[in-house]
Amino acid sequence: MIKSLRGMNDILSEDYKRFTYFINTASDVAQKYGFHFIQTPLLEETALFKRSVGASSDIVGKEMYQFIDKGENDVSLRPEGTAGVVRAFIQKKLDKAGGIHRFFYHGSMFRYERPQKGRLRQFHQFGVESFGVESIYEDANMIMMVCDILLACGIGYRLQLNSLGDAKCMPAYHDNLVKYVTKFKDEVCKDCIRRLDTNPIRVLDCKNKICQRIYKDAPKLINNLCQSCEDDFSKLKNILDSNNIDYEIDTNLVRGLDYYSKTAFEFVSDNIGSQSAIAGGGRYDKLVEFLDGRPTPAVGFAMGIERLMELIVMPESPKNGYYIGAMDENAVDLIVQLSHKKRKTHKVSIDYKAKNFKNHIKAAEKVNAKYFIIIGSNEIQSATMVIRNLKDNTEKTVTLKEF
RNA sequence: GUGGGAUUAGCUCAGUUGGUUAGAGCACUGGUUUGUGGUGCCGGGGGUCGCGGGUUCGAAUCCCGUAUCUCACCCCA
Repeated sequence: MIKSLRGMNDILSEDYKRFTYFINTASDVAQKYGFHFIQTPLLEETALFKRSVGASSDIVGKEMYQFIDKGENDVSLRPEGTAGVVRAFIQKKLDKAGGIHRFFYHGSMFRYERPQKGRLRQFHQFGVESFGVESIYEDANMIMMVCDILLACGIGYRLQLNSLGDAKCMPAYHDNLVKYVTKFKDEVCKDCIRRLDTNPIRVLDCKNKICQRIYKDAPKLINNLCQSCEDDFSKLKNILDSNNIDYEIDTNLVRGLDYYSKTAFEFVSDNIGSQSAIAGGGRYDKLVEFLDGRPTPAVGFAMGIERLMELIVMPESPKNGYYIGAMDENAVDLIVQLSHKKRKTHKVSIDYKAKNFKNHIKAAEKVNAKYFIIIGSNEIQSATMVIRNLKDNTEKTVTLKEF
């Protein structure tokens, strides 16, 4: 038997219902915030991801589905959504057009990782990107949007917040931290030594107990912000406070992608295992110019749909449509005709086999039909039928022609 | 990429120290007076015990390999 590739799942039945329910709910919220749908290709030049996500990140370093196509182009399946949207933004010259551009997207992402619960090789994200707004209010707007989406889906969460600083304060802090950790390089773990090269800030949330003791006294980024970052961060907290949004400051919160600066946030759930981040995002003011666009402030987030799936509280699906059953064989042709006519406007379930009343009722309950009709010799003779409303148990008689 | 645990019917799981024809619940399907309400009752189909080797008179059971899932690490949505 040929099976799907490792970490690549089929989505059907109940899962598909939840999946589309989430996309519809999130899209609806995004539109209320004034965002517009954008679709970008699944395949892009590898260079796009190397330059945006950052060559140092694991995603680009070892997790991309990368290959040379028949035209000798170095291409990769997208591992995340922001890079493609920024590329499209620049390619359509919206950076030069000026003004504010707000987009949302959803679709498949690909990372060649070891699968586990909440971590797949092909997975789906819903994301939002806002271009041209420097104001910290837009950062708050992003967070409020995630809250609204999660609320609409009945999902509980904790919000973690940090500031990563900008080009003014981040490099200096970066150096300080490296110097501090280097002093203890004989005591910290192997992973942390490696992180010093790749992403030093990551050492701060190392799970190793010895490392944690050392880092307790390490310099904190949040205490080393420049004035404008500091101002924005406290303003952001004020905005969230006044909108009744709870958050925790997590000075160890680091985004894995190189393009983030200033605001970083992550929504986590305690109910889905170790892959607990259900949404993450932040500001990336430098990315547009890194990708050869005109400098444009930007902020965005992405949500991992598979991680949200089991948390979504679905509304009860109401009884819907008709069930038409045949009591004897020679009524089958008639119910096929009736269903063909009615399906122009309604959902209709039928069975091609004649059954007794009880079995038809069972079948009607199973497909969650609202109306129930039985056709047998009586109906054919009288050219009328009884439509029973299974919800409120009322009946009415109509002629076959009227139906 | 590293280390642990798991894999038996469509699903959730039993299966004793290796020993007849591998079970249950749910689901599916048929019947239960072919005309008014689901829960009842009686049947039925469905398994190369993940896959491939090995040990043994005999393997779902023990050993090795492999695939997938899962947990932790790593990383991230």
